[in-house]
Amino acid sequence: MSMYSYIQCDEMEQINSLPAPICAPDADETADISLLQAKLLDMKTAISLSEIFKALSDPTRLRLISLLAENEVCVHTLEAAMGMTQSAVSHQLRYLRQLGIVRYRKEGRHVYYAIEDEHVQMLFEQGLLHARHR
Amino acid sequence: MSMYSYIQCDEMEQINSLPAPICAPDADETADISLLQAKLLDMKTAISLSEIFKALSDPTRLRLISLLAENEVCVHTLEAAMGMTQSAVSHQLRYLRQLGIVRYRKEGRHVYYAIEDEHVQMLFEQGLLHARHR
DNA sequence: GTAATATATGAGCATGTATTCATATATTCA
DNA sequence: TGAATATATGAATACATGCTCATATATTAC
Repeated sequence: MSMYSYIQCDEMEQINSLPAPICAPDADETADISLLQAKLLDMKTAISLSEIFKALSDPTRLRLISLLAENEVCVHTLEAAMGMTQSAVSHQLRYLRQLGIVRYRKEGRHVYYAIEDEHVQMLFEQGLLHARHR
Repeated sequence: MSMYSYIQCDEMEQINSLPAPICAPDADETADISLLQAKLLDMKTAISLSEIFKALSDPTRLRLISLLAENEVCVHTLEAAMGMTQSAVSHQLRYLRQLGIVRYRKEGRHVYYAIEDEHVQMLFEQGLLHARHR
């Protein structure tokens, strides 16, 4: 039961500032639609946000990110730890690189990768907490 | 420059509990790989986590979620607010429904949708803060 | 009952994506 | 210089995905 369940319907509206939209053909749907459109994410932001989540929507990339937390790791060690081909790992690292999620540092023949975007790492960690309690 | 940059390398290892992995063929790579594999997300968790983020990786679904925050909305009003076809909206609602991200309530001819998974909504909001500061 | 409205869903299609394979580049070592 | 090692990348392929179109179901109104 909601913490507001004892409150009258019109008081409820004040608290939430939006009434529960109704879509019966006789009701004033136009007003509801206007209120909703004020909340609606614009396309540009929606696409930009979707790209962040898309980066986190693949198991291989999530596993890479789990390895790159706190440490620089070179490509070869990533391959070995994940048991994947060099090419597959390298392609995914490029993906993460192009989004600015990881940085890399060349040292001789080796290239060391690490997390660059701390905010993406926070999303990863928060999502992980969630996934483990399902 | 790192806040720990004045610390010796072996002290550094104690602080981070993991040395920076090295992958020169002459070094003991096996030890590094074992340490990394302890951090590596297992496949099952990685897939489960990727499914949560995949739900948030599409602009249409993100826009639907932005509308369903705080309010129940019926399908027809969602269509009108988003300017999309009934079918497209309904397909995406099914997707979100099957993942338990939204709930629905039938009332006569109408079906009202709302966010079910508060944790996913938190990921959405945290991601949005990030997207707006890029 | 029939018509109208609200929603759901299967099939098809166009596009996107993750991997593999082959190959390119760059660095070190002998 | 040539061989070996480390990484990157283009092309191809198999699979996933988001939309449209047609149609099904369910409820209400007449």
